[in-house]
Amino acid sequence: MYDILLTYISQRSVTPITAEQAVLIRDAFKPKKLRKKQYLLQEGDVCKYLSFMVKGAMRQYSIDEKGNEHIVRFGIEQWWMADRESFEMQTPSRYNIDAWEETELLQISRSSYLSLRDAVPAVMEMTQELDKRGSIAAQKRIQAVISYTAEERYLDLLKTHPYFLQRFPQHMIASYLGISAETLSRIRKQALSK
Amino acid sequence: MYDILLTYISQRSVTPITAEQAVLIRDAFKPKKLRKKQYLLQEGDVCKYLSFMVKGAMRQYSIDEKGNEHIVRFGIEQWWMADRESFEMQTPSRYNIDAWEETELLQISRSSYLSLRDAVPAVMEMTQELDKRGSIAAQKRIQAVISYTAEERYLDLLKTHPYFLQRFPQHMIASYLGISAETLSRIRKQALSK
DNA sequence: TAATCTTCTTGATAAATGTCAAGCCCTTTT
DNA sequence: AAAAGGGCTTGACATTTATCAAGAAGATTA
Repeated sequence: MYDILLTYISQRSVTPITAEQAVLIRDAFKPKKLRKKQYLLQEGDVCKYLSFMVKGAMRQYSIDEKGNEHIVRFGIEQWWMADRESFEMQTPSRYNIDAWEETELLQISRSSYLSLRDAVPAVMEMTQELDKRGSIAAQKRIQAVISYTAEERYLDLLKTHPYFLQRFPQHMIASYLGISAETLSRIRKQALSK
Repeated sequence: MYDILLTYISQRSVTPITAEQAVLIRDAFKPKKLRKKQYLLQEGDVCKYLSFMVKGAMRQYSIDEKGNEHIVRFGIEQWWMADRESFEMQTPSRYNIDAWEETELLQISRSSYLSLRDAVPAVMEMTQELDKRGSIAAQKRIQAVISYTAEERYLDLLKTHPYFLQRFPQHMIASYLGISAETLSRIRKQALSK
């Protein structure tokens, strides 16, 4: 299962990974399995690990005063899961992260991560690439939310991340889009007749 | 005016800047002034420069089919302006960036930026720090848009970036919040009476 | 100074979306 | 097999927000 991670890193960096570095990487990451509905992180906890998803499906969400869940992010195979802010600053998280499907992870602690980044240039490069992509993607999503109607946002998600729609229930997709489950149901019905 | 930039970089990095490196930085950035309403970037253009704001106020926005502006980001002194995606990938931008106040910038081209980053560790560190903060901030804003009402988002902006409200007209603030100018006007009226 | 433009506000109305409640279907649990 | 729960849909209704139109106050331009 480490092969997936190694491949992932080398595909996202310029500097090749040496055999010695590969060992360092293997040693730094520990495997972890999560059952359905099991938490990776709960609100109030400090996010101690950065987790690479080998298999499964997860979601990151907050809960408001009324008890409603608001999904901020989905994750599936080959995505990283963590509350970035909590992980970087070591502050309590305002989010929950849990497994929607049986999930297999490779986890690294913050301190190991910092040393690994210094020891392996490819890891550093990958990280930067991820941050860059992350902020670009977030920017796009912000633009979508302030500019588009619920229907347009749904159609866009259908185009850009169709696998989300197949793996997560509709009420979660609705939450991710920032609309109610009923509204999404009606939008889908309407979109069919077009 | 370069002092502001040098101070900015050293405050956001660990490695100190040597005298030689300071010269490299000065040489890499060229000053540029923009009048009110002047474009830094227009939709369809490739974003050629990364611009550090020494003075002034700018906005980044898209325009939809109906001709409505949607403000994605504001910038004032000591902020960086650029369409990250267009700058990184050298693809045509979907955004406009223009000056709302008289603005003074320090600009660096992509190629100079890449070499400077390699030559000056502090610049590299600053960049990473910015990306990290950028994606954390964007994440928060996404959460706000999907979880909060228009009024809550306004009050949050009032708390976190009060200077925006003083320097940009309300209809732009409304656009940034993803609501109409009329709605913002009504929200403000209501908030006063509380 | 007069004319024009921009910003902000307000009212009336329309459209979008949320909320609540009920029911159906399917899966899981007992 | 029965019971329970989750997911999805639908209807009725409430709330939020957008849209259109008009006007006042101030700034900018001719």
